[in-house]
Amino acid sequence: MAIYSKDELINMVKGAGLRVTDHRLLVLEYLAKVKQPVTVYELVEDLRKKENIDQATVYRNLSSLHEAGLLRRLDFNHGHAHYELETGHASHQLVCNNCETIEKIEGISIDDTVKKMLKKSKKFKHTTTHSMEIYGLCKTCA
Amino acid sequence: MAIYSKDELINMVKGAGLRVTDHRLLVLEYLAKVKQPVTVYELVEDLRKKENIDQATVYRNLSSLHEAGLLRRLDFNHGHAHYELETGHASHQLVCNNCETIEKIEGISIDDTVKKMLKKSKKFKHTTTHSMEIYGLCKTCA
DNA sequence: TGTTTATATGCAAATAGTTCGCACAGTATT
DNA sequence: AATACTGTGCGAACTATTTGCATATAAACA
Repeated sequence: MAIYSKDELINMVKGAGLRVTDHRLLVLEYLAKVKQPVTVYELVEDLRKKENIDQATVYRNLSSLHEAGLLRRLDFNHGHAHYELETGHASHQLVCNNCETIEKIEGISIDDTVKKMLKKSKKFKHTTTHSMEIYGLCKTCA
Repeated sequence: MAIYSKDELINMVKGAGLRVTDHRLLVLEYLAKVKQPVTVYELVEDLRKKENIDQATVYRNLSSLHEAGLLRRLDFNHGHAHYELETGHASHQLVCNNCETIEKIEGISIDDTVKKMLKKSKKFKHTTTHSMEIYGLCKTCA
């Protein structure tokens, strides 16, 4: 079900030079299962149903994993960050300007567009990974 | 220099059903001049050099103008919002994952990509305007 | 033009998301 | 098993943003 097995996740953490702790794995496993960008709030609430884990710990793990390149951090102008597993593929989503609806769209490549942008850029030479957020109004709000 | 004249801005405010106030125009004029996404902090600091305007007023005007569709609100994962004038054209920028560098890239169209995304979407039928943020590391941080 | 009504503003206080300091616990290294 | 360094919980701090309330101003109307 999840994109990665527990062993794979452990190796990813080790490979990133981070310690393997229960809490860190909980966060990673959760994100490997949901496959969607989730808010820190959702993450904390859900993890707390089963395990005893502090908010600060979740935040710190999200930061360390993000810095290590294992997570992607997304912001949809909703006032709180979203995180998802860094898969190597770009992440593209439609975001509602009115409510908090987001929809992740798979199977779209904008590599050519990114190349064009880099060609025009003065401050950037390459991009690591990329994500694209397209804003509009969802069917309910339209 | 600015994209719109003062009169044009006034008409835009009226057309949006909002009252024309000095403070509201100050905010709009500022954004019409800079042509780049700016933080609320920069806006407040700069406006205060010449006029007496409260932070809360700036926030409230940014909100009302954004709701009216005259402004675009952008977030680059830096913990504070950026605003720019809504031009009708899409806004695309490269964003550094490490520092606060952003670079607006002009002359790129992703209309076809957006169409493709909408075709795959279940929750969205159309998008109003769109913006794209591509994350990477700027030359300095790379 | 003067009056009325709804919206804007300033100020201070509240809120929300996130970060930090510190003491303690757990992981990895030798 | 001993050591050193990193992670964790708790509470407090911080930063961006929002809100309540009294006053001021803009637009609508007489």
